[in-house]
Amino acid sequence: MNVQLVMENLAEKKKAIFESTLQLIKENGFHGSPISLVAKNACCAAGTIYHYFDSKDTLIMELHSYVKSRLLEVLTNESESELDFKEQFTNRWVRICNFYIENPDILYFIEQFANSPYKDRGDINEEDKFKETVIAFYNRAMEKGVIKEMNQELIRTLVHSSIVTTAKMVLSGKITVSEADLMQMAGIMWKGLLIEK
Amino acid sequence: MNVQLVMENLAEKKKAIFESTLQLIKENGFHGSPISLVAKNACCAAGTIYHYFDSKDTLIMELHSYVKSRLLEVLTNESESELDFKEQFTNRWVRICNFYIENPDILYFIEQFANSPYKDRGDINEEDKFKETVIAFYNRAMEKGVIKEMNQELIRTLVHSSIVTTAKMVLSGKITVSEADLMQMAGIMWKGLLIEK
Amino acid sequence: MNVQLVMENLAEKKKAIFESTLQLIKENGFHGSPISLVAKNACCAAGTIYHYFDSKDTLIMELHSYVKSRLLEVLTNESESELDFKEQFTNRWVRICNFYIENPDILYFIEQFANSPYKDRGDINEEDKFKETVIAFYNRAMEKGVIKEMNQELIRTLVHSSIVTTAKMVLSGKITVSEADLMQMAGIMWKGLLIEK
Amino acid sequence: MNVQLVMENLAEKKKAIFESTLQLIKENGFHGSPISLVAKNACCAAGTIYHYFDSKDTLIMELHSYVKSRLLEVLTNESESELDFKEQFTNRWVRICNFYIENPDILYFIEQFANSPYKDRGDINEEDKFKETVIAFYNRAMEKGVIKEMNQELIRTLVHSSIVTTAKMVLSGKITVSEADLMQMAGIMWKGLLIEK
DNA sequence: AATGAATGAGGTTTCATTCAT
DNA sequence: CATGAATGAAACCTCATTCAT
Repeated sequence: MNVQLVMENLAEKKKAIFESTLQLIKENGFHGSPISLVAKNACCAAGTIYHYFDSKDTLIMELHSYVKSRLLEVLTNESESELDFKEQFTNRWVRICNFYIENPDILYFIEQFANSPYKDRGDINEEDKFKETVIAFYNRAMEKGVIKEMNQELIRTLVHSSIVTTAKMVLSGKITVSEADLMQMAGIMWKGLLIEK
Repeated sequence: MNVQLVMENLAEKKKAIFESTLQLIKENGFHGSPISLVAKNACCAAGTIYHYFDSKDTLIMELHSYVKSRLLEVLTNESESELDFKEQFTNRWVRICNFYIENPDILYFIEQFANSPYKDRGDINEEDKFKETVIAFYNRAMEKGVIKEMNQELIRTLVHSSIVTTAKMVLSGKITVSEADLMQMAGIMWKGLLIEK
Repeated sequence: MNVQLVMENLAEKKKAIFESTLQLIKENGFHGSPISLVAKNACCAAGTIYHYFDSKDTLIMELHSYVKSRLLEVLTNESESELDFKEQFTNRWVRICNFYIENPDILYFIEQFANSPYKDRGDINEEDKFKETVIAFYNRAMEKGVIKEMNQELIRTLVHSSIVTTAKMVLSGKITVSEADLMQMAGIMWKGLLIEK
Repeated sequence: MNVQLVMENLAEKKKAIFESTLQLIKENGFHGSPISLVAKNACCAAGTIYHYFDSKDTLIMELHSYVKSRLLEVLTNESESELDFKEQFTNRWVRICNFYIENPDILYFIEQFANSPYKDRGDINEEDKFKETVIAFYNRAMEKGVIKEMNQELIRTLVHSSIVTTAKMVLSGKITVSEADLMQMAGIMWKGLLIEK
């Protein structure tokens, strides 16, 4: 077996553990997701998890990074770099929202993580490409005078809330939305950010 | 000691346990809030807590009801029943936001609770006066043709997100707001709900 | 309230506690009979029980004495002192058996007590009139050459087993017995004790 | 280590826990046998016990099955299948009695178990080979017209009582018995079951 | 690398007992 | 006398983690 394959298998195993964890956390929360269950759900032994992660905390933190990297993939789309701000914003809003709808495990993990003491335990210097990418977008839009001067964190959180709320509504079956509906919702959010003229 | 006083003392103890729990959950999350700590923090023995609550779960659920009832007090304000929709909305938005800013324990508890398996464990038939009051308001506004026809849950969640996000920003020190700023934010949210003419 | 009445009330309370304890022990065993439940079942406060008994152990030991004294009452019957051994034996056997059938709580308490560490905790010098009465009977019968010379303890236990077993069968509904059947069973036991000629 | 050995070690551990439990229950009753003591006595950690048993109740119930299976071994003796009823009965009575005398832990456990709420907690459909074997014997004897038609449960309990009582007497030192004495006692019991001619 | 039995600290909960009222 | 809130030791049980295989 060559190095490449080993690496892939390793990645496979890690991914299985990640998916197992996501699923359990969605269903039972951090509380109800002991390593023993994570292991069983990932078809491996508890000890195996400690080959890949130093501790349960490490597992959670790395899972968070993994989830963020997947979100970054969804966010990024080279082909659209030439679009105007509104179209980029709308496309991104819809893509992330659809991603959450298709990956509810990730949505609930992100939400639980953000409201847990884990969120403050991360390496303070750890870069967050997702966050940086979003901030860069708003910075450019502000510099160009397209959107209001507002606190970055505030905008990001409000916009993200709108995505999360929409995805949760869809997942709970309380509303059904077409692609056009999502575009429209994104449009409303964008309008809120625009400089009023 | 008469009955009234006994009742008050009883309430006092329960309240002390509630406050202790809120504080610990804010600091350490559900995880990091064992009964032993809750007890020490409330200046009582662990066993005492089981005098008032059947289990830790019950404590959390009753704490949630307690918090909701305090929020309801903040929401309700008889004197303003004659104001127009916008003023009522704005006043309520600001009052709740200020309440969260002054009671961060409650803010963080509400958020953690909403993103935990606890939220689905409540009595399905338990009434939620807070929710009902808010829904009644939007219903009236829709009937009068003041705001758009939208899914109730969606509006409520989005508006609540905006309050929570703002309060968190203030608490984290990332922004400082005057009363006027809050009024303005509430105004922006209201504008988003209006029927466009 | 005169002294007599006070004494009676005191006795009443103690008796209520005894009955409550018997009932709970029958249903849940020693395990499942905490003082709090005993109190509730006896319509008094937990603290009250400690006015009458030094400790839970004391309660159990005194309950045992109480039960033994009630058994003694059943055993003793002055009017029959002139009967022959067989008739006395048979009458007593049947009376005790009927008593157990009518007081299952007591039957199960006696049985559980006898198979618990409590049985060795009693005051070693405490007299047991019930036991003494039974032994006296067998002694007289042996002296008269009516029954075999056997270990007292052995006879007593075997005869008591036969009573308990019969009562349990009746209580479980596995058999139904007439008074005559009981007389017959007692007769069989007596035959086993007789000197074979 | 091969599978066979692993299985044996597993059995070893479970057996050690069983023996530890039996010993403690004999000395202190169910009450005085907390898991912590059972563990210490079995030279393992408390947690280990929960590796093998779901709960303390499960441990007790499985211990009961284990004890019953050991009794079944003692009861069963292929070589004697050709003996007549009386000899089979006598041999079995003596074997079980000797087993209790040599294994007082088991005797006291059986007795305490039978007089505890545990006895009603077992799986209702769980087979009890010991019981079945005994019943089969009495059935055959009844069919052949050797012993009286009596309630099965009644016979079984009375005979078992006689064994238990005898074993307890011996263990308490109140009587000493030779093998011949035991044979004689068994014979007396058998005589009681015979159809009188 | 993978396993899963074993550990034991620590969590939730129970309950005999006390004591101020 | 009676109460029942309060106590805290100790029970049961969980689970992150280790380690021999």
